[in-house]
Amino acid sequence: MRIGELAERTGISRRLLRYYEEQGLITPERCANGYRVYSEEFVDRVTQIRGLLDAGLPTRIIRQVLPCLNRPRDIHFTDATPEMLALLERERDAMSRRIEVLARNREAIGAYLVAVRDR
Amino acid sequence: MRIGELAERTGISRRLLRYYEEQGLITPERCANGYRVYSEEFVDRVTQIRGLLDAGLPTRIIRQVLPCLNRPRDIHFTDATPEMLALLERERDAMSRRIEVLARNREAIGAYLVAVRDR
DNA sequence: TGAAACCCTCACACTCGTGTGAAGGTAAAG
DNA sequence: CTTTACCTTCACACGAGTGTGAGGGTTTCA
Repeated sequence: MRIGELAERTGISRRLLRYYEEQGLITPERCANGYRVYSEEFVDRVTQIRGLLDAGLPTRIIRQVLPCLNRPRDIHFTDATPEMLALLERERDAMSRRIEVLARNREAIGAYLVAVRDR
Repeated sequence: MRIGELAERTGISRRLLRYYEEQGLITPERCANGYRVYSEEFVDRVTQIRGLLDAGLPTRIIRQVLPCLNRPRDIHFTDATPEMLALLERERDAMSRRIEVLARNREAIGAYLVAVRDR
């Protein structure tokens, strides 16, 4: 599949797909004319990258973390250095905090909306 | 309280506090010599701004939304135009989606950590 | 009085994730 | 053959956040 199809299937712009490649998060094949060629698994992979980005992880961290979190469920332990594990733990905790803040603010907005509706 | 104390109490740098002011998110008093003066409520206010920013709302939206979400719990209905309400609803839903993604990715990382620990 | 620790504005500059468009090559269909 | 829809790289620009520094005022305390 070429970049346009992947973009359509993941909802990620071509631009961003190229950016993720530039950042070393994905490395598609190239065919003779230079076009990028993506295999099926890139759909999942790209979706996961988006998820992690939305989670607030910078590409720098994602680059380190992705090899561990590889899809499908065959977890790779190869590169799980203690530093990496500590990093992952910190990120997981940061995500928990982010979720809490997010939920709290969503409740605040939700409560406001309810209050206005019942006014 | 002056900017240094607020920075210390909220964990937000002076630089950013000035930036939020520049963006119209907070408007501290000034005393005669030009120093910014913050009342107690700014601690909450600034924390909430950070929360909303972390939640992915741009300052542009926060600026519109903050007057409605004012602390403490005395909700202001004054500026609740239908457009604003629709905006808030959309943002709330976007936050829900973001929370889901975040939670899913946290689980993925958590599962990985558990798997590595139990190896 | 002087030094330390605040504060002010202004401004340059960098990162990061994105959008957008230019200039050009390629492929498929009329 | 030409049009259309892809693809390529390159580059400028934005918003949000952030660091840093210059140049200058104020407060506090020894």
